[in-house]
Amino acid sequence: MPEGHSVHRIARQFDRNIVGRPVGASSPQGRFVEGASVLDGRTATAVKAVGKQMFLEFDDDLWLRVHLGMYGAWDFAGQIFADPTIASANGRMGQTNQRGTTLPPDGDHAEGAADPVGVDERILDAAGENSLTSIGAPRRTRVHVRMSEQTTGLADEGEMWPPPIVGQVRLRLLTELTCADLRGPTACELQTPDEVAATIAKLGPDPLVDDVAAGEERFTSVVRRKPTSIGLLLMDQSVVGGIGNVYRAELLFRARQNPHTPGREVPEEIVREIWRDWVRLLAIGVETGQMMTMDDLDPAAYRAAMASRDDRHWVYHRAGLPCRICGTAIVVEEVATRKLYWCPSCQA
DNA sequence: GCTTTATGGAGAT
DNA sequence: TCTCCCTAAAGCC
Repeated sequence: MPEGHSVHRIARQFDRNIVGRPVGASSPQGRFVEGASVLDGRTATAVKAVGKQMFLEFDDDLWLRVHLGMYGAWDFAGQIFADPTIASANGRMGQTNQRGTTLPPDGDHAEGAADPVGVDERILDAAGENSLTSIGAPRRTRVHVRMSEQTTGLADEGEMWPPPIVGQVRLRLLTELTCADLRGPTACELQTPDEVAATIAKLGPDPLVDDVAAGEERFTSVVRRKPTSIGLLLMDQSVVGGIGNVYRAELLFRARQNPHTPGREVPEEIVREIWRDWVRLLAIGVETGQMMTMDDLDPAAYRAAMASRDDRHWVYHRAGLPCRICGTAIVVEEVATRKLYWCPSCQA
């Protein structure tokens, strides 16, 4: 379930590995056969991420719009040219676990020490150990999909090309060196430039797309006008792009705001502070590939929190656990079919 | 083995 | 506010 940071990271992967190359397109699952046949053989010319959506441009003003929804994911395999501006080379982007194997070049096997936290986007080697490629300069990393049962014995470590289809692959994009498999998207469709523009026009500001100061004004003026609760507004993609359920909960805790306060009753300075905090958290998320929301915690407490894979936030997914600040039990409630976590004391 | 859950959103009512 | 769609991993017998 990717929030905005993942989508920007995925776009970077496309930029480095797919854009500028002719691609073979197919829909092994069969649900995007027509679209894939239109794309097949064309060259990807540009990629753009806005909020939680990604747009991949092909020859002749043809665009592919992908929204991963709650459990969509891209799997990369083959020769992956890592983004030098982001930490760790990834295979699987989008969901929590990684189904790939990374063979770092020249035996340069950087260990998890490169990343103090344990990871959202984790690379598991064949033995099940965690390994991360190092942060830094562009490099080629070979990634391949773990052999499924049906292919075991047919191929050894990474010899199979193209990689075997595993699971429900809506769309496979294949260049000479790289394979990108799309599973479970909530949206995967072709668009004209006008349609792309219309889709983007409906989205609220994204700090990585729009001017940050202008975004702050837009966000603030909308929030300050609405009777809708701030908790709902932060999840509304027409108000601000890219925030999902995790960042929503964490941003509100960090601002010590009650999620139920109507937007127009949240003090303007607090609204601005929430936007600026989103700008900061998004940048960290894109850089690290993790939803790091406790960057302001002291180092010892931070390390302790990060040691647990499933308990590394202030309030998200911590129902019943003591608030890290005041000890009050974190509550969870169902709001608009999504779970809302907050501290009734700190965010009174 | 079966059930539950998930970082989302569209469309009907 | 409800229902539905998308898929795989985690949780629970």
